[in-house]
Amino acid sequence: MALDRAQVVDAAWHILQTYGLGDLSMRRLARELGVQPGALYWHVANKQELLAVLAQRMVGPLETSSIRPAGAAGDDAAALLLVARFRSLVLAVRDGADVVSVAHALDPLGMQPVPLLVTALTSQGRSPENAETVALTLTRFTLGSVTAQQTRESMELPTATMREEFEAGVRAILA
Amino acid sequence: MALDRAQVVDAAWHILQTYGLGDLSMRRLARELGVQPGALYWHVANKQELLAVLAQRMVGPLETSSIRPAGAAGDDAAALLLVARFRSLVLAVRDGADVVSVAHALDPLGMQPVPLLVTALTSQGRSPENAETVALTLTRFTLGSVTAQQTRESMELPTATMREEFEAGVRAILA
DNA sequence: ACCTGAACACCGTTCAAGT
DNA sequence: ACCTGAACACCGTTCAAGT
Repeated sequence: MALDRAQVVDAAWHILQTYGLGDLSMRRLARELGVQPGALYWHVANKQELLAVLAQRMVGPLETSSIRPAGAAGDDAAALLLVARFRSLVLAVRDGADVVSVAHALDPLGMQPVPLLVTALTSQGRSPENAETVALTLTRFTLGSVTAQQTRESMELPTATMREEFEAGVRAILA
Repeated sequence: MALDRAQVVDAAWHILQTYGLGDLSMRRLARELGVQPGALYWHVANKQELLAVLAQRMVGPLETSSIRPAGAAGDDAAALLLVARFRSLVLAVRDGADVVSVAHALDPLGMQPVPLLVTALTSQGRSPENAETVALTLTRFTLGSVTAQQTRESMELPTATMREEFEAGVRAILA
């Protein structure tokens, strides 16, 4: 019953969701799994690789259940829905924006929600160039917004207006 | 010739610019100043306060030299210039976006460039509500973009397209 | 008023050696 | 193949005691 990679990732996921990035250390993770810190390095290359896997897990749900809203041509409802779901998924994990921001930076056009947004926007009649611009803009704005919100949450400051500010921003970008 | 707060901040500023946030530790800072780590806590409350001061220093130049471009009414040239200068200032300091993002989260409407943008946008005929939305959207998009770029720079990955992506995003938001 | 010395409770990563 | 033990080079913060 030796440790395997899935157990390491699952335990890391649990710590991240429950206690946040500040508590997700390799030493804490090892303690939780009942092994020495060095043992983890048999299963993952380093902490950065582990965080990349967690980022993938956060945005994974976007790829399934792509309920295409039957909107009129020229209607950006699909993109609007995608970016709202992306925000929800990242917001639901403590310090999620920090983790996903690194993954996005490493692979801007490959990491979700960018490719799904590009597809949604081109099928609505936008040029590939414009779709890519808007997809990157929406993604980076969303990460900037959620970073701000989660920073405030970690300090127990109010965030009541931030959802509306996000939605108004998305409308401005898609306008 | 006792140490004072200005010397602490200046030394921190130097380390941040030269080596980045990963090297800006209280212990490293103390070593550079030739004191014990505990001595710093006479001059600053904690590391977070120090980073807030550094964020202010980064965006400080925005407030002077507000060369108002004599554009036609309805022209967003002033906002465009402001956000471009904001990006340059943050981009010029290693990990600048991480530091400024926290300061923005703590005081979204008070931290620059937001108040300057609101002024520029309202004087161009936008409503206060719309000006605030656009100012926050531009600021959070810029922080998201620079975070991505500086993450790539720290890993020595190419960033050739990122300036154009930023400018296209700004145009989409102001459109 | 300002700083040292020393401690407390931690980090990520490596690697010889064990099983 | 997988893990331990032990080390290396670090963290932020506190606080009695010194000057």
